[in-house]
Amino acid sequence: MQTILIVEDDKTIAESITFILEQDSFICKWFDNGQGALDYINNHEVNLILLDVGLPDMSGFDVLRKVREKHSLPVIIISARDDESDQVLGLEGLGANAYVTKPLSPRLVVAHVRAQLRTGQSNTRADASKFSINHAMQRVVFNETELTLTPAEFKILSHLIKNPNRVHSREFLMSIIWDRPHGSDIKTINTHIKSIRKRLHEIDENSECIETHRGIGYSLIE
Amino acid sequence: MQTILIVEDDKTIAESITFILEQDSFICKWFDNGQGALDYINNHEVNLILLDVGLPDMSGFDVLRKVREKHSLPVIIISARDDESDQVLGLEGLGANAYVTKPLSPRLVVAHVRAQLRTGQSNTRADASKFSINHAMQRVVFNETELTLTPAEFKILSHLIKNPNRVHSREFLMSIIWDRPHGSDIKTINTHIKSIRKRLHEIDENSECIETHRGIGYSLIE
DNA sequence: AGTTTTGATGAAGACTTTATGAAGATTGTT
DNA sequence: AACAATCTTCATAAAGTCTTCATCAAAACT
Repeated sequence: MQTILIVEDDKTIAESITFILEQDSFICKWFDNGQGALDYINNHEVNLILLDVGLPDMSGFDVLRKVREKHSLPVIIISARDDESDQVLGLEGLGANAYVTKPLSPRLVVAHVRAQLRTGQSNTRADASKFSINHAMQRVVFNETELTLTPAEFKILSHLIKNPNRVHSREFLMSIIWDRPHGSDIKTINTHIKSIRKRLHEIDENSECIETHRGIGYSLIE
Repeated sequence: MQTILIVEDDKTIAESITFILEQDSFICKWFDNGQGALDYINNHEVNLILLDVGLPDMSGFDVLRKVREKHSLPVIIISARDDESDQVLGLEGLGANAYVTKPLSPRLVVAHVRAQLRTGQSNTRADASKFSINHAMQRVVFNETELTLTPAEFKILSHLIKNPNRVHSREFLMSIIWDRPHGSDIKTINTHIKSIRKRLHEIDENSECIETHRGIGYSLIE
């Protein structure tokens, strides 16, 4: 199930895009300003961003730059026709994956979204790594060696493997362990990560696959 | 000498995998459709299958199910990125041993193959191990000794033997004993497993064939 | 540099799941 | 109906896992 963030101050446009994307069984979150969207991105799993350049509180330029500081997910820029010049080019230089211009055709937007998510464009998402997942035995293969993990460790690590090179908040990782809200201390994740790292080290002493992102969460580096 | 079946309709992918696996002195057979592969499997010794889910004539889902009716060899699923959701989960439930996603890294594929063939028991027809099943007599032969089992024990153990090296949930094992839903406590399985272990111990004191996977279920190790 | 915040680490103990032995319920047979 | 075999339940013990806590180390902030 993929989550798409719509950052767009025109409610009508946001709603029509949402309507169509939800028919494609994407989950949509709408923000009419940049800051709210940034806060959300840092604490939740997001697979793609639809970003309007003309926002009330900050420019799409700023939003994209901040997103790119920590994430590598696909971003599709929505621009008014008269923005089409330098600014949009600049956004592409910053790492936008595509752009569409107003007035929008919702169908076109959906086509772009599908194209981005299908090509595995989640930038670096090729699973070509030293990891693979053995669901049948609830184990992870790392450097050709099978690791036996506890249920919580397996859930966390397999999620990191399926979504490498991006940061996952502790809150989100908690929600992976527990289906329903569970009043546990968020620092529990630190301990789980510690034990996962320990197991990985037993196989490869020098591997530092799981990176800490201070104040944010953890990511697995391929 | 181990034989690997590559069931993949993209010739380029099949060739590059073959090229690398042959350097590792595996024998590779390539089929670009499901039916041809199934025919081959039923008449030849095959040690592992690399199975693409998107085949021209039938889904990987169907191929895997048919394979599992008679064989328990390792199967590695190759899926396009956007297959990653329900279908792949379904395949895992059916007994896939691992999966990799496109675009493929040939080296990763080889790592998977090695991991499967090392940890697991190479080959095999379902019964090629210390175990064999005598359905007609409702008996299991273990280390050349016949075991007398109760009906429930026989159903559970013969299922484990046919599907070794993977974890089976208590819920699933319950469904094997009872065709229709039966309101019994799930912990009943613990007791059945206990008595199966006891019988196995009477034959070989040191055998620990049935592993417990905490929070998940049980598996039989060959 | 000193302070504050955040993460790492090791260990204790709370908690959950499983093993075990035995008793009770169910089923089928004579 | 009585019996035997089997299946299920139960209570308790044992094992494994998760969370918390105290302390130390590292990074960020003044």
